Amino acid sequence: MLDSAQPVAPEADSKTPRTERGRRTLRKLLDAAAIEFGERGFHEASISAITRRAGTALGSFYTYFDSKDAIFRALVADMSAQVRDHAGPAIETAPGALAAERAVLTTFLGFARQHREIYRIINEAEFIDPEGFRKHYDTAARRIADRLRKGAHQGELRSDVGEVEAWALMGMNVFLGLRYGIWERDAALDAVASAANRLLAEGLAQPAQDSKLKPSGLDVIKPKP
Amino acid sequence: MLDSAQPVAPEADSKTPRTERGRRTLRKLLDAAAIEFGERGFHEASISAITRRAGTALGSFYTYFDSKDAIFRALVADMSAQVRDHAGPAIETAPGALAAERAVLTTFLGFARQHREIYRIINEAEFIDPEGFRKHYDTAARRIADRLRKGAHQGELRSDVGEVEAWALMGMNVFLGLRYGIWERDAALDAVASAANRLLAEGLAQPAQDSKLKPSGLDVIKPKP
DNA sequence: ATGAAAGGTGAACCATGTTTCAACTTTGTT
DNA sequence: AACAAAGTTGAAACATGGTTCACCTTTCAT
Repeated sequence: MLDSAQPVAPEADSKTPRTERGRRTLRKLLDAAAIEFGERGFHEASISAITRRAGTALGSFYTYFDSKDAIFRALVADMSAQVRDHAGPAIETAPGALAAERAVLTTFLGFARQHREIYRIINEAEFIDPEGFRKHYDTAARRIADRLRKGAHQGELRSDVGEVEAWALMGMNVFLGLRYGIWERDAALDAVASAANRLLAEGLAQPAQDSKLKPSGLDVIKPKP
Repeated sequence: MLDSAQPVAPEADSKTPRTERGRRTLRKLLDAAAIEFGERGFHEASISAITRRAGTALGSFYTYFDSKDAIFRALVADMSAQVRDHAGPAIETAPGALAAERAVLTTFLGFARQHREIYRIINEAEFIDPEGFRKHYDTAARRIADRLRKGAHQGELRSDVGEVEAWALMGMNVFLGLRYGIWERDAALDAVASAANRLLAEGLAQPAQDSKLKPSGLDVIKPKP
């Protein structure tokens, strides 16, 4: 279930609840929708199932949302904000740029395990709410790029980091989240985060080592005994 | 439009066409479906729109597919195979592991530009055809991991590359494809591939450089003049 | 040339689930 | 206490589009 935060985008309109009871019902609908959409996907999900989960009548739904699409859009904004906010604290306390990215990945993997819905909802937003989908990734990438540039400024990272690196890093995180957060829920997150962070720091190349002289022995081809 | 390859999974069953005419109609349906699903998404797409595009009657659809789901599944397998096959040649001719990954990314970006449908179809497969979705990414990751391990064996890459690195790399490619293949179709692919490949090779860290002695001048904080 | 199998056709059937609505209850303000 | 505004209710109207089916046309082996 979602942490019971304030519903996103509280600008006054005819659908915005005016009373406490109204706000509670709206939150119940949003939470129920997150579960329903997460479990069945947008089209398999039905509004009556959402209201059933929320414990309200079918008709009440239309007090708060104009349509099935509308609640889905609201949900995308809601979840997107939650991911963003979740990473915040970890970043603050990290001692450097690479450490910060490690912290982001670790908390994100944890978050994915708690909220399996997030992947399906963001993913499906491509079809139901293209604006929201694009915005979600655009802003996430921008935040990453800003962090990277800051790290460059402080001399920890290469000075030419930019948008490409930010998108690459984001893709990496998203796919590791899918693989080790959603699919294999009991993998050791720290090992994953370490490997990913090392890739980020050093890349994958075998460090130059006067290659012909000391073959280092361990995993490289060894002559038969 | 899809290159007119043989439809995937030709195992004989009551739906497999027996004549040339039948095979042509099947291919027309598959191609039309790729466009229709790519443009409108699974649920907005309608079978009658597919048959209209294909230039056949509604009823003919059911000569070849049991349901809307079935053609979608067939399409996922079809597209998945196309991406795989597309990368092949580039890999062969590449002079090393890192060069191979660069080639894969470059061809993939090009492929994404040609076949914008691919993202939407694979993405939506999560809902319509979870098996196919998972299989697509699992096998793609396995192929990457194999390539990386081969590179390690030959001494070009670190000897501890494994599944995590493969998934990270895959995520990177997928997201760069989304950003620079689908969204911004006129970005310079070579610049993107170079940046990504450098990240892969060296990582993002500022190379150690006796830091206190020579601040290298360029982008690092400079004292006011 | 001919018949049986394969393929083609589209109107109609049908299931599903969104949306509307008019009557009813609760809340909050004076 | 009393009224208006806000919220609740669920049955029924309604739209959509997947699937079926009985009949027609083409293909191809003999």
